[in-house]
Amino acid sequence: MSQRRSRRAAKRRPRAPVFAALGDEVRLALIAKLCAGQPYSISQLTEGTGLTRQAITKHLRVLESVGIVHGVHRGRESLFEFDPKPMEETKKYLNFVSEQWDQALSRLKSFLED
Amino acid sequence: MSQRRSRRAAKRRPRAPVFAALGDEVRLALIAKLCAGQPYSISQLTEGTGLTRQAITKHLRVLESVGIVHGVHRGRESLFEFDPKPMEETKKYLNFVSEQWDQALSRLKSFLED
DNA sequence: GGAAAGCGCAACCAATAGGTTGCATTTGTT
DNA sequence: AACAAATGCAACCTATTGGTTGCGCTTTCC
Repeated sequence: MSQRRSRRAAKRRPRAPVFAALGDEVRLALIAKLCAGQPYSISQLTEGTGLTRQAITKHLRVLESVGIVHGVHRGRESLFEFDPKPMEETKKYLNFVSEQWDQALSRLKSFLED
Repeated sequence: MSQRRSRRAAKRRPRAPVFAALGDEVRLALIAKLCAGQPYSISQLTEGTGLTRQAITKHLRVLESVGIVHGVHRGRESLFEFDPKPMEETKKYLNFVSEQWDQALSRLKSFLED
């Protein structure tokens, strides 16, 4: 069986980094703003947060490093916009885990019924 | 305006901790084992990983602290088993973000079409 | 041309995370 | 009773994270 590379399940590409990138309230707030569609500059994204521009910059780099966001330079400012693919992959992974669990439950159920 | 609690009362319960708990390959491996249905003891979960029992214990505590897993003591060993609710909540959150993004796209599309 | 807006880079700092070792405790086995 | 297995607890260490400040460079606006 060509188990060699993801029939449909486990691509062994690491998924933890995306989760880690999502594991911070500041970054979740950035995502919440950006996933509404409109691109924002770093300064704009800094407004409201009690944080420094550089702090926000670091968070954006983290998100960018896993592809959730990407920045494009326009003039003197760099605009960041949302990128949905990594989070779609993440949903697939969570669905996979749920599926495993559900199958385990139904195996248990049919075992008990016999 | 009465912005006290935002319109849909979007549960402002923090979601970052669950993501943070998922943001580690060791813990994802633990989840992968446990979501297959069978409970495992700490020693069993330690086998194979190159790590110490205490390291695994710490990871289990992290997962337990966000409700992804819970341990029950039986005799001299403590068995851990998977708990699906937090990850279901997480899926819902990701779906919400995706939805936001899709709506943004369709607004853009219908704007361009006019 | 000069001021100011917007960033990038680097150094630095405190707190947390991930991991280890050592030892005491409880439980099972013979 | 004696021994081994399975944990729990605590101290400790190092690397990473999240944040800051300071400075210099480019782009925009009067």
